[in-house]
Amino acid sequence: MKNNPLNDYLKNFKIEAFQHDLIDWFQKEQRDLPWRQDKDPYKIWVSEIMLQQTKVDTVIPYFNQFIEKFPTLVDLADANEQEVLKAWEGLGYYSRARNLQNAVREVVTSYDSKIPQESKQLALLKGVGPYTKGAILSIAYDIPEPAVDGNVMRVFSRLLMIDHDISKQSVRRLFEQCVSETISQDNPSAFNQGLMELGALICTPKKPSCMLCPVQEHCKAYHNGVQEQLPVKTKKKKQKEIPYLVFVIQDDQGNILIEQRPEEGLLANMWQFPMIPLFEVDLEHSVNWIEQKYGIKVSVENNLEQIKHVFSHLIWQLGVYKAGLVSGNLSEKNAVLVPKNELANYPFPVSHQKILKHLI
DNA sequence: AAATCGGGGAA
DNA sequence: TTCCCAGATTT
Repeated sequence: MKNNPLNDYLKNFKIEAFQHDLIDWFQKEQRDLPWRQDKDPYKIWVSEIMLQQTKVDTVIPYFNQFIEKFPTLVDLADANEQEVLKAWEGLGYYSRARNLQNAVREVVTSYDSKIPQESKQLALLKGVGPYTKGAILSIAYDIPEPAVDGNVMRVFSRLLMIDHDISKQSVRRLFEQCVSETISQDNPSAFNQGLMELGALICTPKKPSCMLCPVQEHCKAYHNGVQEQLPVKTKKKKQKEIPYLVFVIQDDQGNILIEQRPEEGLLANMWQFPMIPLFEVDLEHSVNWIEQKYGIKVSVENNLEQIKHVFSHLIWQLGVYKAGLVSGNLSEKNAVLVPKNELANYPFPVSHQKILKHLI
């Protein structure tokens, strides 16, 4: 305990006054958000998954529609995966949706449809990591557990002037200790949410509004004028570009060929128009490749558009071509010919929604 | 420890 | 352009 660096950081930090100032501010200034209407642990859970790496404003319409479609945990457990992915369409990180449904089904079968209050049991659920576990325990069940996200690390890095690199996984545990030592036992929900709300509204990454900050007097970085230099975070390297050929293949009745992606990896189980990396096949040989893979003969007609789609770790350059189905029977089991007006029933990633939109 | 896994909005 | 968002999982 003597060599614990946390004691140095927390020296002179007025814990009780800080708790009061933070919670008081949160209760006055908190935003009116859909998942704050009640304390249904299921809704808290859904919101926390959706909010991972995603802005509040982006999540709101998805959350409302999702809860309308799957009002209870059992409704979500009983749904089919395609339906869930369709509700998640456009939100990104689609494994979140599949993991959530997997976890919800686990709760139904193993925990009598009640979300566990035990930290160990919660952590076993798919998609529930250290942050989400703490968020559910504190917000839904009023249990004083840390819920450390990017906001909390930014806020505490400034409050206590901690200059560890927050992009490193191991550093999160230091901030969990900060929260564990300072969290309000009376109102852990307001404390944790207050930290995040403060990070979102006041203690922002750039140009923090220190003059409006309810805990300004507790902030070591502000007193030293270094709030803009914190937190320390290494920047990520730039994405690799991959060029693809994409084919919109239409038969003489207007049906269009789409396929489901593999159940693992990027955009797992989402649907797309057939595509191939340009370094595997060039445009001249693409007809052969299509016949090999799908068992159909096509004639490539014209270039429809060029799409640049940016992911967090790579960039797709899509050369989209229109093609006509000449003959043959579809042999690829993950592919299907769909009437144009039924395409909207399938979940597409945004990159292929752009193509879909261009079609209509 | 580093890479993978989406997409959008702010500056 | 660059950053980064109520992160988790895999390698």
